Amino acid sequence: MSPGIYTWLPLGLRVLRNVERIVREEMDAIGAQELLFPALLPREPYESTGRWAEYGEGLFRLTDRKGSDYLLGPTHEEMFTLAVKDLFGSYKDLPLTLYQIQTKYRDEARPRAGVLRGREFVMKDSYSFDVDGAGLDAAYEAHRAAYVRIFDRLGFDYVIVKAMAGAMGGSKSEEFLATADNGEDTYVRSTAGSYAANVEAVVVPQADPVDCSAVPAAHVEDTPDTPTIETLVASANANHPRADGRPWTAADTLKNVLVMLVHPDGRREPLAIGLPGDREVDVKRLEAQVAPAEVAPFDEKDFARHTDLVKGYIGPGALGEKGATGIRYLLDPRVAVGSVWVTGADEPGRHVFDLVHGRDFTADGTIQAAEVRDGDPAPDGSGTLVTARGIEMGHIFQLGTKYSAALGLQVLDQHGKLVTVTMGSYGVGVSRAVGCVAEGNHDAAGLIWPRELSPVDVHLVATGKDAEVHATAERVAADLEARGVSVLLDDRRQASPGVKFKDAELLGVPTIVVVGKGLAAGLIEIKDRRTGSRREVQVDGIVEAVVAEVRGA
RNA sequence: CGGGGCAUGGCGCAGCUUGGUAGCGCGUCCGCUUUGGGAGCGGAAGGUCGCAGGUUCGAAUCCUGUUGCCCCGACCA
Repeated sequence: MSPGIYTWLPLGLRVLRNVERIVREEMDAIGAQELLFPALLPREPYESTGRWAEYGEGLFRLTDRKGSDYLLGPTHEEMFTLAVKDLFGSYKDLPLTLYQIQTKYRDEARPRAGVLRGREFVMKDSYSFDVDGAGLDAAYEAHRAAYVRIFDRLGFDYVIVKAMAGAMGGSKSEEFLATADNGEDTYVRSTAGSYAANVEAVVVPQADPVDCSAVPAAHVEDTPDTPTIETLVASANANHPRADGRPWTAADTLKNVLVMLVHPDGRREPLAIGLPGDREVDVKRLEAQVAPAEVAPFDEKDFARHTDLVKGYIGPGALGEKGATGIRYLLDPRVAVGSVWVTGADEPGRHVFDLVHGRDFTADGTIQAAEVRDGDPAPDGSGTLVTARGIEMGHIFQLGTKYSAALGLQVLDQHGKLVTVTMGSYGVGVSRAVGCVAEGNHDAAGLIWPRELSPVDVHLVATGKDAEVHATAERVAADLEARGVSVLLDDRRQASPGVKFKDAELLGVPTIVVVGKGLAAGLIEIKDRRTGSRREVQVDGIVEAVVAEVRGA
């Protein structure tokens, strides 16, 4: 209807309901209780937790006739927290897990890929409430197991990866990604197989200190017209060859990248990141580190404001909270104490050589902002990393006390003391799952729904115009319905058999039953959409055969 | 918000360079035939060429502005 806003037509809606049913069954199975909040919410709770501002432009905001602010809920941590605060007061009421399957609203900067990424979408969100970390761990593990069952039943390939808690706040977090080459998320896994993480969550270990006692004192050299790493390396090799005869490479240079952090309150803070010259800053990784601040480019106007910064020749000398500019300076963890670098001298056309980290300069800390590449060592030592793409289908978080503390959710413990409840937050993209399952289950002829999700159990095709054929088809359909098997009956008289067969394949119902030519010999055909295999069954045995097919698969 | 592209019967497109009475495929409607792998023949309906200005005797075509949509990047289930 409009970007990111879609209408569910009858068959698709039935699939959506099937996904909801599976999610409900598995949530109920871990003892979660379903409820339903409004999507239209007042501003105040979101103000209390700071998310009215943090969510920024991603939030649909509206104003009522009296001028009060409202929002369309993007996620409901606040509402669940307040509901529990209202209803419970004792540790005896916990542990507790609540969930809802509800329409969410986010004003996405770029909705795309149809229902995979809408501005209005259906999500299952659940929240666990516990008195201590052990309880939270148990609730988290229960959800993790339930999600494994849900995604197994939905029938697509997925991986579970470590994730950043991001704007939700909190600590431990994992994502369930449907593997897809055109996915929006990049994740990495180790070749040995024991490590998988969203690129944002990859933690590069701090490099061990190296011995620098033999390194000569730092010295500044002329390197005219070398504002980029590439030109610097070329110039250094031509005019300042290394003592050991090995050529300079980009990895020998220390690149200092400036960005502007934009905080939720609008405050702008410059930040400098030092990293090996052969790596780029990954903005996604950086933003995950600095959330809820956003990252903006450091533009010409910003340079004009900081005249101490010489574009293209920025070095550690000018940076750091104690440096000339006072700009916070964070290093990539690959930059070891004692390592030797070529870097900017803060003068046009000049660079510093033999600059040693820890001897000649220090930084204000480290940051996980450099890009992750194929072939990088896995953080846990299990081989090297390879990158792949996926679509985020589920996300589980240990929130801790971010929301309970902000909104004052406390209960009395065994000793009669108030303790702040610790929370977990768990989401499944329900409408997204429909698109994702369709994406993963089709062939050249059309869709192939997994049996549990199929809009109906059986697609019954009556071919031709023969009255006996249609009468039989209708009777079989009625008998199947009476046995609890849902049927889509194609009784179009004017369409040729070929058209009906193609349509049946396009719709993708897993079992196709054809009443037609064979009826003269007392036979009805059963086709399996996925394998294409077909068999003929006597008319009087057709109902049993189809029921067995539908139930048995 | 940055970059690119497209707006022409219901759908998909051509026409635009070089202004001259808008065309093709599919679909739709009517009739007859056809019916196990997207039928055939005959007939018919249907378009302010996204919108607003401008140039011109004349604009789908050239110019200016504007809006909408699609795709690629930074955000998220």
